[in-house]
Amino acid sequence: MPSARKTSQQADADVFTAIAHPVRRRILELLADQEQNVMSLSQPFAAEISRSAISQHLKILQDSGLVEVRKQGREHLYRLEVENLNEVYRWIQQYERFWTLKLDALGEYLENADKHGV
Amino acid sequence: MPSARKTSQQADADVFTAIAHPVRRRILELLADQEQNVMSLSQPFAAEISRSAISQHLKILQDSGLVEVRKQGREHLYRLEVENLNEVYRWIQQYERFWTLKLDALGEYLENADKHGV
DNA sequence: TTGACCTGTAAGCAATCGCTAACGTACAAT
DNA sequence: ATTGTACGTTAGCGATTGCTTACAGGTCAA
Repeated sequence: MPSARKTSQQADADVFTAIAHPVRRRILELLADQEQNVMSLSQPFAAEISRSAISQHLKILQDSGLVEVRKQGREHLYRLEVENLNEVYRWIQQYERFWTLKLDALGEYLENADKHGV
Repeated sequence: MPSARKTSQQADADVFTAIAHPVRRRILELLADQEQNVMSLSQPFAAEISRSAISQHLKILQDSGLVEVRKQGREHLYRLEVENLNEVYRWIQQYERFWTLKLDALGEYLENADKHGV
């Protein structure tokens, strides 16, 4: 297997818990665009929470395996490691059939609405 | 629209928080099979947590809109209302491209491994 | 009615969370 | 060497979580 290497740190924290906090979700979104250091990541939240808090959130994300660090000089560059989101993805996919049912119902409704002119 | 009715209760609690707890996720899974009352839902956890705790978890799921109740005699029947999982689904789908990239890389790897006979 | 059943809820408690402030460390710049 | 920068970590705090125990309301059976 390609990435059988555990990249030195195993995901020992719950991913569902990691993404439960809106700030942590926002951090992941920021990292989706590009690798970033802590200062850069803290800036969007500067008005609300401190850099230290962001650092602590990053620790949680790191423990859950959703993020990895690379040290470059005095800055720590964080990048998204989305593989562990797979657990959430698979869990939620198990309810996909409910959506398709809903969508079928919606489709039927729209078709009828069209027929009867609404 | 078909379900413009807010079904009497709006989702005022965070869905991400609601699914963060493993017990609550398990409850949703149990409800995916069929509508169930509290006793029946509590039974799988009986060895670990009380019925009261389950009741409190159900309250949270209800507030997040993931579950709805129907009272039948002295029992309250809970059923899955999966529509609000859509928020999570859409959020996580925004990272789907990362998976496809990973899978492409895996496919390439396997192809090469095949060619070179591993 | 009385009693058993099904459930929600409140009180209370230990544990955890999320934050700030303060500190220490490592690197960079001068 | 000294100063400034980037970051992690700790202590401490109030708030929240997750649970149990206890109680109260509503329903069914006798």
